Amino acid sequence: MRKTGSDPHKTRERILVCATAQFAARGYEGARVDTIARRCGLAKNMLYHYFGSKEGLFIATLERMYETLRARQRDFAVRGSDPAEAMRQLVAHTFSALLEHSEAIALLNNENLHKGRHARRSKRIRSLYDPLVDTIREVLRRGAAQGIFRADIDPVTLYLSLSSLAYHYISNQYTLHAAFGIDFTSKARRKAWLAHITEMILTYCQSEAGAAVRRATAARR
Amino acid sequence: MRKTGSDPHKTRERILVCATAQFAARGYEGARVDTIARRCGLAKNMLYHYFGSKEGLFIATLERMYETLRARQRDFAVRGSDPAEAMRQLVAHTFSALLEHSEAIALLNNENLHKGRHARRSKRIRSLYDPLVDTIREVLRRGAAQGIFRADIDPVTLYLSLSSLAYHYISNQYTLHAAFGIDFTSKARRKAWLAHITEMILTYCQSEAGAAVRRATAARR
DNA sequence: TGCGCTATTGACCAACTGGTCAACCGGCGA
DNA sequence: TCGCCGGTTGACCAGTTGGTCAATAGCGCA
Repeated sequence: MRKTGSDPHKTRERILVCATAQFAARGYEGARVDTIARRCGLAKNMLYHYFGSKEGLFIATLERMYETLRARQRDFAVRGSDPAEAMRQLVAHTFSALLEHSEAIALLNNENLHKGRHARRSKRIRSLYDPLVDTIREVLRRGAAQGIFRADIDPVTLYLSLSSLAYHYISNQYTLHAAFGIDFTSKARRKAWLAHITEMILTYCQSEAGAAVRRATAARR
Repeated sequence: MRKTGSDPHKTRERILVCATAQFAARGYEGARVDTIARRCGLAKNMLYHYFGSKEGLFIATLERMYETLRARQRDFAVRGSDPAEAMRQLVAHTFSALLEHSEAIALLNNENLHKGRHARRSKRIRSLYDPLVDTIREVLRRGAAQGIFRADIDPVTLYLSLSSLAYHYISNQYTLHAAFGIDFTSKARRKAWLAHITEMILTYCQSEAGAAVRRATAARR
């Protein structure tokens, strides 16, 4: 330590926390480097000292977010061996993780606006999802073995379905509020939505393979 | 017309088109007024003449987008009286509408980043969704009457499920690409996803009311 | 004919933005 | 003891940004 009470690691950390808040609240273009510096009580130069540029800081923020989510997922272990219960836990876990880390949603949306320019560079991202998909694959396998799940479900497709249903509810809550006049932040609403998407996912997993398609084809005639 | 070849209405229209492209590509904060002006070959003052401010232009852009989507929906009429087929058409129509108007997704995400600050003011938005929900309600009613759909489905909830599944695939394609290495723009992928979400929605509509829940509860014991 | 109204423009501005420079400060190894 | 080196800072800058002013140019009404 150079100056009394100074701690490089803590300083870096503080910058990252403030930057996450700013980038999530205002987007990459909307966030101001000066504002971030002021918020964490440091001279602007510190941000450049540690991260090189605004873009460098943004990328560091993104990677930190991915790590946070990954840590959150590591906490999750499917307890018991009942596949339906495991699937239910998985949906609940995904939903509450996104709910608790809404800043991640903001950052992800921002990345998609810029066509994933920054995310493409980072190799950590892929390793974030792999264990989750493995977990899903395993749960699906057990369910199929027990004869309660259909056997032809692709784990990535199921993950996409599940995260779509959880993510969109949170991500688009403001425009949906404007459209339907519904308060999506209320506890009752959230609980109801979680119950609904859980039922949807389970119903799909437990349906006969191709049953709906066959019925649909029959109905078309 | 004042100057030869000048047409106020066309000018306004041209500004709106360029502004939509810019705001969708770079977000509200990222879009530059000068750039929009240059793109449509006008002096910057014209934007202020017609829309007052950057924010005014953005709001006009948003409302135009809502109108475009509404017009797109008006085109959609459920043909025939088979509820399953109608539902299938509804899913396909929603998916392709979002696919064809990806600029709407960008604008909506931007609005949600800003907590719906602009959308809240506009009263046109609500009227956009109402007819669609009415259509869904009617399809669900017919399906229930024919005994092929469960009778306890809330039309708004179903719409949210359906749009989540369609929207997220498009909205998050870049970060998902970074995560899974999958090309979400390929025709085959899109077709497969549409088939998948159609099956999910139909399976849900055709499932016994509460069946999955009952099975789940039983499994928990 | 001439006047007002509106579409349209070039020039301009104050505030701000990301980024840089040179210097200071103080613990630590020689 | 002393000089090095990394954390830290205030002052500063050039380019950009949203926004404004005053002026021009024609059309249509009186």
